[in-house]
Amino acid sequence: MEPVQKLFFKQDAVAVAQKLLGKVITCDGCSGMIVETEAYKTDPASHAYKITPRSEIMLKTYGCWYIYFVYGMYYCLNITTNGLEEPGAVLIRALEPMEGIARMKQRRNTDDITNLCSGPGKLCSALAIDRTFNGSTIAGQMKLFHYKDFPERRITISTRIGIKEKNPLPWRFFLKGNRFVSKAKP
DNA sequence: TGAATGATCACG
DNA sequence: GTGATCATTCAT
Repeated sequence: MEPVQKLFFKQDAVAVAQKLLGKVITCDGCSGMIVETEAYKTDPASHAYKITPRSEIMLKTYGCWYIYFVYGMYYCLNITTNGLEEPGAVLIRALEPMEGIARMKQRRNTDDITNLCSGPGKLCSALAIDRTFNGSTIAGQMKLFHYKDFPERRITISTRIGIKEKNPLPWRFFLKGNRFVSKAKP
């Protein structure tokens, strides 16, 4: 598998979100194919709507892992995009597990492989991703590779999950019919 | 439907 | 300092 180049992320977050489907993340001996993403730019629901110490990485970098702690118990994994052009990031919402499944099952305390990485908090737990990776590049310990390319007809576009926005943006992308995608609320 | 659980941020 | 909020998950 070919590593994804950092320059790939110097473009619009929405475009990156769609193109990330089918790429593979490797970390700590485990790997999985990205099957669900969401884009965040400078819209009101984005951390980059107002730049703070936490979100500054979205303004200053691209091609870097952005990991934050939510709800007192979970981590979310993002990759920064575009940098100074327009701050943005793509949230990785679900993976199709590939390697290291036994370890993921252990960390997630389940035998159901569709329950290992089918949510942003779940996949961080499965791959042992925490704040120590925040700010590192995609060429560091946690890496990103080209694997498959999916045509538009294999992709579903919907609004983002778990955030409240007045005018919901169609910035969520997932593989049509894939069983490892997170369960969307109705 | 609501509890768990703590970092982050706005306010002053 | 204090209080509200939170890009979630799980059990009830």
